[in-house]
Amino acid sequence: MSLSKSEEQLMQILWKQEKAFMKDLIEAYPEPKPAPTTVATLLKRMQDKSFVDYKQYGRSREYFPLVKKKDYFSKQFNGIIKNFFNDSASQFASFFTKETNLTKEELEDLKKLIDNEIKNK
Amino acid sequence: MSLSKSEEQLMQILWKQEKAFMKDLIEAYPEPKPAPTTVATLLKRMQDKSFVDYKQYGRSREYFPLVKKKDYFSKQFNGIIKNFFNDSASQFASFFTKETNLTKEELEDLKKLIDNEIKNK
DNA sequence: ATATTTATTCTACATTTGTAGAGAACAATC
DNA sequence: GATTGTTCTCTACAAATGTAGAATAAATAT
Repeated sequence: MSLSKSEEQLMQILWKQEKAFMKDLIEAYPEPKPAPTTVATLLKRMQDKSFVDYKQYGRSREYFPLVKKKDYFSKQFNGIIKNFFNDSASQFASFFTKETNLTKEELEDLKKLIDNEIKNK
Repeated sequence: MSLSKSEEQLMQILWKQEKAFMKDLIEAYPEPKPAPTTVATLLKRMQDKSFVDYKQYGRSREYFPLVKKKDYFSKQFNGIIKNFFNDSASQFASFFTKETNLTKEELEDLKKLIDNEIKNK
């Protein structure tokens, strides 16, 4: 089960805050902010999908993510790779280096990173 | 406007075939194949969204994509980068080299690619 | 020509998503 | 302690999505 667009947006906020009360969440939204009930509904659905949980603090709840951003991203990303690059990460990599506008410096950095990875193999 | 899950699946088939008649599309679906009406509905919606068009050949239609796979992918990809890596491609790149399981050879190849890119700057 | 298959349009309906009001239960404040 | 603001649950409803039957029209096979 995965998140819908607006659930994902909320999730991004929650990941950034790590944990947050309703009002923190609403505050973090860009204008025009959604109604609190809207956010509540989203949170409820996200609970049902096991993406968030909360700790009851007296009257209100502190929400927190159950899924790590990185893990969520990995899953998304792998799905995309599968569809668009025939499940070949290296095929993607080649696309990426060509199509993304990295500066010379960034490319150099990347090369170093890769070198490092190679050493670790 | 973007494609829904099942529209995207159909789009993938269409990209692969470049152009196709209804029956080719259905054939390309994995089991269990959808009803022709289902595919027709999807195609209709995708037309409305300007992702496909068709050429009338006698009685039936040859459908073809209006959007290049690469372009579509780029857009998707940039969206993801924006959300997950703070709009930084190089931040993504670093994640990618670490988290993806590329073999030593693939990494070497990638390095060469990058070298090439660097030269072109 | 008739029967069969195929493609298209129309209509339909359940599910999911986006969004929020009404009302209840508290919490904070004057 | 009455008023105001906050949060939650419940309910609702429109739009988007997933899926396909009925009816129709035309294409093909016998």
